[in-house]
Amino acid sequence: MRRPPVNREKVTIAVVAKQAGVSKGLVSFALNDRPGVAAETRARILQVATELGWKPSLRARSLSTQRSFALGFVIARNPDVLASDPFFTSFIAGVESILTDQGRTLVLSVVPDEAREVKTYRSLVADGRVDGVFLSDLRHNDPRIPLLSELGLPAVTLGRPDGDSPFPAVSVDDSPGITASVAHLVTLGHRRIAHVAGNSALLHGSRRREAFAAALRDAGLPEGQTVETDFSMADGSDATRRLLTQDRPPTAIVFANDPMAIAGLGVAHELGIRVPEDLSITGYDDIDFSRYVYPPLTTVSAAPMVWGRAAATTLLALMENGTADDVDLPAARLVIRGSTAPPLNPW
Amino acid sequence: MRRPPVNREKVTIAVVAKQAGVSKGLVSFALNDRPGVAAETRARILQVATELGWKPSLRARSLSTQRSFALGFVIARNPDVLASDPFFTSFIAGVESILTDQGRTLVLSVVPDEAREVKTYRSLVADGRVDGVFLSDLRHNDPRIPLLSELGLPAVTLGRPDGDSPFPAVSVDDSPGITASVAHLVTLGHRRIAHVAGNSALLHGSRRREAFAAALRDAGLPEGQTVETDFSMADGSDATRRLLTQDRPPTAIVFANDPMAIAGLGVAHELGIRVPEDLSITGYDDIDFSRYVYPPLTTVSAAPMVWGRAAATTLLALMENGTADDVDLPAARLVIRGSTAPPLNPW
DNA sequence: CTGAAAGCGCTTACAG
DNA sequence: CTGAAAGCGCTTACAG
Repeated sequence: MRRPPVNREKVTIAVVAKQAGVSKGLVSFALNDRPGVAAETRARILQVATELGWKPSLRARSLSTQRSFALGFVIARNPDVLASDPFFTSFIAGVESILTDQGRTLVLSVVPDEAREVKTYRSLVADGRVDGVFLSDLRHNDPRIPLLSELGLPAVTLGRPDGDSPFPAVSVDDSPGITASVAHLVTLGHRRIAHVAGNSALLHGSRRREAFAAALRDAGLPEGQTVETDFSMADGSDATRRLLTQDRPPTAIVFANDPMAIAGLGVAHELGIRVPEDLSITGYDDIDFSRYVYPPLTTVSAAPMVWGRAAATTLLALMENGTADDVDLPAARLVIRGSTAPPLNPW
Repeated sequence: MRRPPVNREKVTIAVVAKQAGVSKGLVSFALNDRPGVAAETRARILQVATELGWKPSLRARSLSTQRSFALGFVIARNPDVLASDPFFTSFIAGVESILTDQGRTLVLSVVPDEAREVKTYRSLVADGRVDGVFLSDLRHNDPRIPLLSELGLPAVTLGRPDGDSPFPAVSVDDSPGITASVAHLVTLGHRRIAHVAGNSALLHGSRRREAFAAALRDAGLPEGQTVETDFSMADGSDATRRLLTQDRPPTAIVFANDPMAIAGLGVAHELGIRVPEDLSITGYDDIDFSRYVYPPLTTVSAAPMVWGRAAATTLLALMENGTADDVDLPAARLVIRGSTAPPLNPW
């Protein structure tokens, strides 16, 4: 039961042109909405094109326009940290929801270190794989910014870089969430509040740390103990253990992300320290796990899907118009759940 | 301090050919290791190419060879379930570790439902975006298999499908891990063991469920209570609550994945049921969280990175040779941690 | 407003 | 073993 051998000919722009009685160039103009095609001619061409079921070849367009109609996302993280951080998955889901309708695709690269990262950007450009990229996990004086700028690859940064940047930034301010967390703890009566910070080489790591320090100052409290980590659960666990096994442990800990807060919760349980009675804990990101651990985590909710959409929209606009404004997304907000309460021994 | 205006000319195959004193065709042959080029000529051509820093244009190759040098991965999952499942991220990291050195990239699509899924595969093919795809989350009589087969797109399935399939399968048997979990619980003295199963529309969901039932039978135990879920933490939480608030609750629960087990752990804590004293819990996947919750989770470890590598290797081999053998990866193994213990009230 | 032609940068029969 | 030419399927100045 094979199909009848009707029109085995592949339908290209040439057959559309012939069928419509015009030149290939005109078909191209009509397709791309370029001026200089009589409305009537245009309509006829498009009509013929749909009848024939013609879809312009992406590959041919790519070659002649020197574009790939794809966007890139290079993630340089140790796979463990990456896997336990649902942020990226949600962010990507947001990006995809925009790209799909634009006929664009996402090229994803996961690389183990910075050397690979540079190589990846270079070959993405050399091969013309992408027309623009998302820059996440911004670092201090991020070397990727001059790199991409030199390579001429449009980009959008997730958050505002600390140095000069020719690229639009789509940001969610890190401070308000941390500030609100500290304020919440202070209101509950906590005075000895510690911070399990993220990697300070990363902008959001150090910004959360600074916001923490500033919030304590504003509350008139002495400097809080701060332990730096690489954002991993392993480090978060170690840091918590160190904090809790000292002579005068903190009554509350502000964690720089949820996975570490959850690891910290585990350590507290293990040490027989009750949360929230003996110890209050706050996280950051509001990942799904936070709601389901016990006690459910008080944390900061940043809406990564929305972020992904905004970043994609901005990057597309940048590529379309050559310029795009910075976008400031609503600040992340504190979600109060069961892991925070007044301290039993307020001093 | 601008560069001297040496050779602003873009180096293409034509300039390499001219420089080497041969035709473009010959350069192409030399580059692609095709027979019919004198060894000496070949060497000279390659020499000139490196001197000039020539890199063949991927776009041009794509157009003439009708290939994209990219692989695709379409994930159809509700974003919540996806985000809390580190499996994919690790799997992808494994895939990338293979692709990078092959000059291939990964095109990732995250789609919300099956309708979008089909559209995505079709447009990936129509646009020639990918040369092959990974098929995960296999379903019963998976419609994607005939679809891809009809579209002529090479694929590798993660796990063995239940129907006919023209594609190689790269599998990790689901049964041994579940069997080992049940055996472990039975050895500890448990008799009332329940199962929080995954989505039975998914092959791994129903296979784990069947393995669970079979393991109970083998142990000479009566049928265990089984609650079906969609693999989400929300469902896992509900299911656990239902199981634990009955008259004669189980003394152990085997969860179909780790996020649900962790949600179940939270519910037990909340209900004042001690784990592992009053209730033993096992998970599946050994995600990073499992090690850091309290008590740490007894679970089944499946090495998703390794799986990703094997799947990528197999898909590349399939595309290279037109055929590739099935691969059976080592069975996932049980990792015993603190969430399982003998029941306090063995009956 | 429209056509014919060259160009994007490779690969691949086809001759020799 | 090698060369010249056509082809992949579009886009884009350039003429008219």
